[in-house]
Amino acid sequence: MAQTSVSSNPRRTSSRHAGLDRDDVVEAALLLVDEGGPEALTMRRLAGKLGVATTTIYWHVGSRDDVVDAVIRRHGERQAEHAVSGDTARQRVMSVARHLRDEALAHRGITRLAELHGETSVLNEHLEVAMARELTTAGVVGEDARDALRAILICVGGFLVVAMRNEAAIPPDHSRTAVWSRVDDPNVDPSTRLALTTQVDLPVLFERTVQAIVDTHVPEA
Amino acid sequence: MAQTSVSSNPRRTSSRHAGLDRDDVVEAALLLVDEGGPEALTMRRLAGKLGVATTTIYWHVGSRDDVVDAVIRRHGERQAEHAVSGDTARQRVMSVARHLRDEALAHRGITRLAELHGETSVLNEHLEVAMARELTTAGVVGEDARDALRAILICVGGFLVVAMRNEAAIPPDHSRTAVWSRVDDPNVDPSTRLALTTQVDLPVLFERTVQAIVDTHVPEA
DNA sequence: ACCTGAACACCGTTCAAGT
DNA sequence: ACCTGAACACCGTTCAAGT
Repeated sequence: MAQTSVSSNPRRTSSRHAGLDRDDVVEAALLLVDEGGPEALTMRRLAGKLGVATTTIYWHVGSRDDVVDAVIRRHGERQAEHAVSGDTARQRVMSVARHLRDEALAHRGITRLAELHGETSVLNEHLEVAMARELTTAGVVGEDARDALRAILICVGGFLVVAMRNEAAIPPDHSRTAVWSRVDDPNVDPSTRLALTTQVDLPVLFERTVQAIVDTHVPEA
Repeated sequence: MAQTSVSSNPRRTSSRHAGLDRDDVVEAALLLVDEGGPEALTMRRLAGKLGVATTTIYWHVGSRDDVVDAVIRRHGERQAEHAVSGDTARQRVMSVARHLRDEALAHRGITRLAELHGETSVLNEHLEVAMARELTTAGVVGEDARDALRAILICVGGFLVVAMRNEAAIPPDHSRTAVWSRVDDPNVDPSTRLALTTQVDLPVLFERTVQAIVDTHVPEA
């Protein structure tokens, strides 16, 4: 609600010139997505928040796609400011994996925006480079490094998808990974039913599963 | 383009009654999504395809969300008609995993539609039950079965996400999993660069990675 | 160079009205 | 019971026009 401050341009005259910057637009868009998700980023709402006509956005940044792209790149750069921790190579790779997950969950709106636009790899560019670096340092190179990187990132991505699904739909206290109508089917025996309906501890399963994949690719310290 | 045949209702009189069925609407919507993706499913286009006023859809099925839900459930039932193959438990679980992936890729539009609506688990309900059954039969029960099921499904989901990304954006012959601007960064050493830019063989990595997770949960035959 | 308003082609949805 | 047309509140985008 509070009007985004337009700080970059010095004299903020009254009349026709709003003194808007490309940066101001991107920053306002970033806030919009962070607060209200991808669907909150409309050209009209963005303009309204900046106190400007809708068409002005087109002059400064371009189409909605361009705005989205700029938002993703800017947030991707901020994500990069992160020190990798851990003593062994396996620990350091795991720390990047966790950071990737935590950042994605802390900024769900932008994560979903990137996925909708097919720009997830753009968003996570710097973190993927960081992980690749750790692999190289650990002596995993060439095709091995490529396969290790992809396998780990794919697995983390899978966890992200279900983590986003959970906290999006259902209130957090009775969030479960799966509840189906099928559960009432008499053809499903009690043991199978249990496997399907019991709540899973995602952070724990994340550690187990990602660690297993890391271990198959990265030699012990 | 070709008008969907309205077969279910016997007398297909001219005047006001189009003789439309709820099933006809869902079937037409399914086709629309299969051919043109989620964004092709608009109420106006759907009505146009059925030769009927837009508002008629609301009478038969309800809102767009209801149409989407019906489409996902119907396709989910069709997916279920599949015999699980393989002699050992591990092989049979892998066969369900592969089937899940192949079906999702064969019907990308519906896969994306389900994901957009948070109904992926509804779409794959029957296949998840099938996998749970195989686990139970193999003697994996209780919390072990629940963890095994989730870990495997999450990993398959991760592969699905990147497989969908690839063939959606870039022409298939030079599709690669990752090409970044960052690659030109002088801070990235040649070995790391190679890991980041080389194309990965997804089907092969799928086998390796999913098999590794299956093996950690399902005992050898 | 920077910004505006009107206009266009789309959406989903509601609702009174017709047969 | 089944179907329609007009209308509303939204979209993204273009474009001639203003300062």
